[in-house]
Amino acid sequence: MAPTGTYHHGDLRAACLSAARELLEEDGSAGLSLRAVARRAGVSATAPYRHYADRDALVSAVAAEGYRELAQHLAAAHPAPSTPDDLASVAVAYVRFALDHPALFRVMFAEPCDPTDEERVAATGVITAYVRGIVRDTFPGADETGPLPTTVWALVHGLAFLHLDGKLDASSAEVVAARVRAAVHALFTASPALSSAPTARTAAPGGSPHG
Amino acid sequence: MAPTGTYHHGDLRAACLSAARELLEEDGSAGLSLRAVARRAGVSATAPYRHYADRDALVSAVAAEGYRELAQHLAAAHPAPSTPDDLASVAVAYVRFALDHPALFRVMFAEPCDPTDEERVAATGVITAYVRGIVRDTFPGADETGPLPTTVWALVHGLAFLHLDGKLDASSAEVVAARVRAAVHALFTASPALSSAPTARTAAPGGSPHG
DNA sequence: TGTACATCAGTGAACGCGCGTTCACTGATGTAC
DNA sequence: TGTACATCAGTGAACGCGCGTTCACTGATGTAC
Repeated sequence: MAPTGTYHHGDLRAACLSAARELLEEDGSAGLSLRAVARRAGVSATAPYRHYADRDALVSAVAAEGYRELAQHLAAAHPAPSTPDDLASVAVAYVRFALDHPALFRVMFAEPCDPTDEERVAATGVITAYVRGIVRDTFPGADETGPLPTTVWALVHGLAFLHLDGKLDASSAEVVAARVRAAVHALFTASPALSSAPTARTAAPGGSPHG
Repeated sequence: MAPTGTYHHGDLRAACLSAARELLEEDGSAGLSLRAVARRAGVSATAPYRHYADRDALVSAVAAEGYRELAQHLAAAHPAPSTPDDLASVAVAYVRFALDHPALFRVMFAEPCDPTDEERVAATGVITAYVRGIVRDTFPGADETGPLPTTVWALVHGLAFLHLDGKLDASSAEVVAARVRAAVHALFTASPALSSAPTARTAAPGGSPHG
């Protein structure tokens, strides 16, 4: 996590990883080149090849790290979610992670990854299982194999990307959080007969898209 | 739409656009360079500059075209949706569009675009208004400014991207459609007390993620 | 403790590549009389 | 109808760039005796 000192003759593998993370936050996905990583790590252009087979391997390692951090971030939002409110908190954490690490989030989700990269596949699986677990705990009676886990994940994931890509206004963290909470609650209260949502009517709607 | 004949001394602007579209479908976003477009259009590398100020202008034009086509595609799925089933059909069309034009879809949504590009901003606005309109017609009594339109859009958008990025199995169009329908219906039937969703229990759940 | 040697992380020059963009140009199209 | 000219779409050479990757290398670290 820290871009700390042990460069040069320390742990170049980790140094590359944090250099990559920095470049990602600064220049977006476009800036993530092996040469730039090497430069940032203060090392010759070819040194990273000692630790990563090629550019893809580095990118996969970054993505895997991102998945691990996302999982931690979600867990930190609520250790054992069991109500719609808890679930909404986790959803807010998910969207916030995306907005706080936009380029990383894109790397994690852009493109089906090489399915032979075990580390990355495993990291994705953790997220899937985690979401399923939350939904199970939040709906003790629900069919765990039913559409609900997918629905919840898709909703939250969609909110993340719409904010990330400027289709929903993300300039205020509070407004974003309120919108996410409202959407999650809407998931449990929507009905054709209803003329307004009974709970958590805190959020503003759409908001300044600019495609 | 057609990569048809009038190249060379015809309408190079349009020729560039369809060349770009072809490259996108073949090589993904990575293949979308001005030089490649020129090559594909059978024209010198600098000819496109007669019609596009720079690479970004071309990309924006492609994205705007994509938005227009998406809007048409949705309208074709159902002219005047007014029930959850209708809405589900439109949702399926949305996800299908993404899966049929993956690179185009990514170009449309990747990155907040230059807000000064009027064509693109307008095209995005059309989608937003369209979604809001559908939700209004589907829930005549609902608060049109409430969280529901955003919730629906985010759910569908999330489903599109999770399939696109290989987090949900997209190898069968039927399974995808069933999953999307189930998710949309879940939106209207989910409840903590429920032990199974009463309608449209057609779909399989998650499905082989590979991050 | 001291020497001989193997290991292996990092070097630096070099490769070929495609890119965006500039510039002065050419040659066809179309208008004015 | 025919000539003179302006317009402007497309040319092609050239620029400088950063990229991924290869290769033979050097020089420090660590082990065996």
